[in-house]
Amino acid sequence: MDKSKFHLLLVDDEPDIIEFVSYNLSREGYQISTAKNGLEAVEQVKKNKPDLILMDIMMPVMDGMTAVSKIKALPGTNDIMIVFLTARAEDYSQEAGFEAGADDYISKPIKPKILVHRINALLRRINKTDNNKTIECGSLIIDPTKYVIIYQSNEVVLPRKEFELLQLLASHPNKVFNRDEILAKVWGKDVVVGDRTIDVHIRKIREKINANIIITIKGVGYKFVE
Amino acid sequence: MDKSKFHLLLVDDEPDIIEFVSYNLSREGYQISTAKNGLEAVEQVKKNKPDLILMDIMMPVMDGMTAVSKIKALPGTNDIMIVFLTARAEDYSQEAGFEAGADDYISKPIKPKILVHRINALLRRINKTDNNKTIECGSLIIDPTKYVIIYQSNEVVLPRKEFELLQLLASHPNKVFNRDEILAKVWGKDVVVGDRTIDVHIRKIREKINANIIITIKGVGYKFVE
DNA sequence: AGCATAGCTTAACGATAAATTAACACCACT
DNA sequence: AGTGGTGTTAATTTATCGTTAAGCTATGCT
Repeated sequence: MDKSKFHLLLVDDEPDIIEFVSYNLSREGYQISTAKNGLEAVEQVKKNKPDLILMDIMMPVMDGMTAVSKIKALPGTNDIMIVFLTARAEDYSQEAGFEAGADDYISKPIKPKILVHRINALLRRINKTDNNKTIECGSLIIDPTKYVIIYQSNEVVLPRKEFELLQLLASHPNKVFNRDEILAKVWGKDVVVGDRTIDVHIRKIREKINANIIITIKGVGYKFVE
Repeated sequence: MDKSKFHLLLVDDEPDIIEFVSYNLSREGYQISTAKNGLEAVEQVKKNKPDLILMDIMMPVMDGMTAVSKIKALPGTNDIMIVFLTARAEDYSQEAGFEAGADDYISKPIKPKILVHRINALLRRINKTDNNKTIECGSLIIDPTKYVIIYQSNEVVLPRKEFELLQLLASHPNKVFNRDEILAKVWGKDVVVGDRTIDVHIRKIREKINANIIITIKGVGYKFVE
């Protein structure tokens, strides 16, 4: 695993912690950027999407929980892993953290070995697919930076879920994606929505792009054809 | 998928959890048995091997991790799937769970939908044989990921059963498959359909691929020739 | 030749998956 | 609070697929 490919965002208001964690993780080869409160973190994510965020909970200006929900509300942030840092004495329950979408939870005082071990373990699970590059396929262009698609040179704006669904299908033209795959990739493995939800989104895409760009294979799934 | 042929063992010391999980899974059609600690679980497995075990971690008498290692030490238990249940507040390390041979990990409080979805997904993995490889045979190409057949460089779309049937026959060219084999592999062991059904599907394939790619051996079965 | 057997063909029916529609819930932004 | 966009669900309709039944055809056997 090439650790230098991974970009971590570290958010804490105490400079000591920042330095300590930063030192230990950059020594592993990870790319680190930092923010000193939730608001800064959100801004950073908007500019540059990290693979994993280490987020303190108690912070001035904007706390970690709030920041995470704001970040998760941004498009294309489904696959960012969240690790909360917290002092043992703090009142926040771990529960609330997991509800907010945490993938792990590290208690202060932080032990370097445990830190590194956990982060490594989490990142090992990511299979990094670059959903930030524009897909160009026939007369369709998908531009993730602007969240806009261009079909036969007219621009169509799609809402988040529709965009990500189309992006997934178009990432492998002609490949059939079954419903489970789609749910896992677009909605995330813990989010369970009804099966019909997918249909509805497919329908909306078809409606907006007036062409049978997505074909359905009954009993199997959907696939994108150019 | 016939869920009634899957046997799940549910292990937890809290009767409420047992009842809740049991209700939700048996409603799906699964066969459920229960145990209220690790020791009981091991005894149950010795008597009757389940397909999947839902195991709480914190339990009196014998905890989940220990129980799982004891179970895995028994002969013929390698293919039992293990799902750990854990309270979020527990200072768990998911890692330890996965090392102990866990296939998945569900945190309490358990949401019915997530529970059912995960279990379904895991069990679907069990009877998934390797029918994902592209078969190329003479002028015929079967591509399961794209779900298309290409015969003499023109594409043919087949519905699911026809596709699977052709895939089976083409997986071993020149081998004669008798009707029982075909029924077992394409329809499943305990699905009973009439004999004529196979004929009809064979006919439809022949119709769509205009060539005598499948030849019938009267009184024996069918075989694929290139 | 006549009959039996196994498979072929066709059409019709029922089951099942997906399409569609409408309603609702939820945010973000006024 | 009100509004519009987004995402989800539930209910209904539609279309396709799978299955069955019935009659037909070819082949083999006495």
